[in-house]
Amino acid sequence: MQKQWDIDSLTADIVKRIKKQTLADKNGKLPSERKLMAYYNVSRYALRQALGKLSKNGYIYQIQGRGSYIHEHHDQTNSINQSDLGFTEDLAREGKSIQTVSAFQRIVPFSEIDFSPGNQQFSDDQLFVEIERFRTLENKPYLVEHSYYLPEIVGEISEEAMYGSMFDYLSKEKGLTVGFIDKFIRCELLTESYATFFHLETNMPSLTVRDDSYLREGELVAFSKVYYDYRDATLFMHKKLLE
Amino acid sequence: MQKQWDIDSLTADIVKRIKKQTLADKNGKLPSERKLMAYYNVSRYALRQALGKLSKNGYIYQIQGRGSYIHEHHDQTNSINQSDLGFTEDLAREGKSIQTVSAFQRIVPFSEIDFSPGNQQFSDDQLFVEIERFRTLENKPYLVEHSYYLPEIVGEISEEAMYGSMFDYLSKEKGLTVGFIDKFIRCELLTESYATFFHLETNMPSLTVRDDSYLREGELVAFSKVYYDYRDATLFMHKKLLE
DNA sequence: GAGTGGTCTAGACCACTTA
DNA sequence: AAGTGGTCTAGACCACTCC
Repeated sequence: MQKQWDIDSLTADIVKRIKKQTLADKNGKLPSERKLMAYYNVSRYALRQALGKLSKNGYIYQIQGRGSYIHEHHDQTNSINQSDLGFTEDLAREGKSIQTVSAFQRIVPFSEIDFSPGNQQFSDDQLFVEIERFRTLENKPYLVEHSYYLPEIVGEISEEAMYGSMFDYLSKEKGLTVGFIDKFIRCELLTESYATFFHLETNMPSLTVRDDSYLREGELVAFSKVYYDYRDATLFMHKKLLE
Repeated sequence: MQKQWDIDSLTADIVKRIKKQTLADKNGKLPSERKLMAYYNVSRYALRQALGKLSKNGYIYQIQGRGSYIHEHHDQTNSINQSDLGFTEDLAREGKSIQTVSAFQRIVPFSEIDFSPGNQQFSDDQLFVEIERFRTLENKPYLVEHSYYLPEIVGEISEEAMYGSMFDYLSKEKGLTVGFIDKFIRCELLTESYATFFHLETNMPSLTVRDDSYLREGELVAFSKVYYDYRDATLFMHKKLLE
C-alpha cells in the first residue's frame, strides 16, 4: 500500500525536500509537474495546489514552458513573515523566544477606546475586554500589544492565557476559530509609557499593525494594535504578480 | 451562442455584481456554488478559482456547509492595498492623482549604494542606474522612491519614463515583465533632504517599503526603497487563515 | 436528509519555451 | 516536435451546517 498524500502533507514534503536539497537540480530547477505527479502518485490538481502554495509564499516560481525553480529568498532573521503570521504574531519563531513580561486586563466601554475597527461601529456603552501586553524577543523589549475583545464572544479571559498565546487560547479553551484578519500597517509616534518600555524617548516612532480579527463565521471577535520597536521590526511579504 | 467565461472575466463579473448589489441577498449571502456554476455555465473548478481570488483579497468569505458571504471591509481612503499593489505603488487609485514632481538619475557602482537586495551580492564595481523620485498625492508630498536598476537588463531609462509609471515603462517599452517582488516593511528615521520634502524635521519617522523586483524568469531587475509620509500612509492587507 | 463548501481524480486542450 | 506550465471540464466523495 502506497502512501496517500493530501495537499497539506504534499506541500510539507516538497518544502522538506527543497530544504534538504534533494529535489531540485544544481540550477534550482524542480522536476516537471508530470514527473512529480508520477513520483507522488497524485493528480495534477493536487500537485498544482501544493506548488501554488509554495509559489504564493515565495519558495518557488514557475515559468510557463520552462519549469519550476526555487526562489532563494532573504535571511528572515528578525523579520515577520506575513504569510506565516498568526493572530497578532503569536508564533514562536525559529529559535527565538517571545515572552510576555507584563499584562493588564480591564473592562471598558466603547466610548473610552482610542482606536476602532475599520468597518464597524458600536454603541458607546458596548463593553470590551481590554488587554495590554508587553512582550520581549530574546529578553529585549520588542512589542506592545493593545487589544479589545468582544466579551459576548470570548467571555472571560484567564490570567494564564494573558501570558501565553491568545490565538491558541481562543481556539483550545473557547473553541473559537479565527477565519480572517484585516491588517493596517502604519508608522506612529510613541506615547511616554510605551516609549519607556522600549527605552526610547517620547515621540520616537513605532511600526504599528492594526488587526481586525474575524471568526470563521464572519463575526468580529477582536481588534488590536501592536507597536513594534522600529529598530528591530521588519515585516516581510512576497508578492506574486500576473495572476 | 452563450457567453464563454474565463476565470478573469468571471472574477470581474462577480465583483461587478457584488458592487452593484445584484448578486447577494439582504444578509450578504451569495448563491451557492452549484447555482453560480449553472448561471455562468462554468465548471466547479473555474468558479472556485474565481471565488478563491475574491476570498483571498477579502471581498468574500466562505463557510463550509453554510455558504459564501460578502465581507464589507474598511474604507480604503489613502490606504495602499497590497493585493492591488503594482511595482512601487504606481497605480493611480480611485480618483486620486499621484504625480512625480522631481526626479534624478545617475549611474553608480555598487560600492556607493546605501541599501542592498535581500539575497544577492554584487561586486563593488557593478554599475546600477539610480533613480530618485519625489511624488505627491493630490498635490501634497507623499513619497520618495529610491531605486536601483540593473543596466544590463533595463538599458537606458528615458526622462519621460521617470515622470510616469516605471512599471508600465518596463513592460511596454522594454518588454520586461516583473513576476514577483519581495517586500520588507520598516519604520525609519528621515534624513534632512527627505524630511524637507515632507515638511518634517530631520529624524522624524517614515514608513518604508523595500522592494526586490524580479523578472518572470527569476532574475533580479531592480531593488528600491519607498519612503512614505508617516502621517498619511497606511498599508492594507487581508489575511486568510486555515488554508 | 438535503444542501453547502472542501478536496481530489482523470483527462483534455492551450500557450509558451527549447531544441 | 517535444516538453513545460496554465486553464478548464466532468464527475466523485467528504465534512460540515441546517432543518
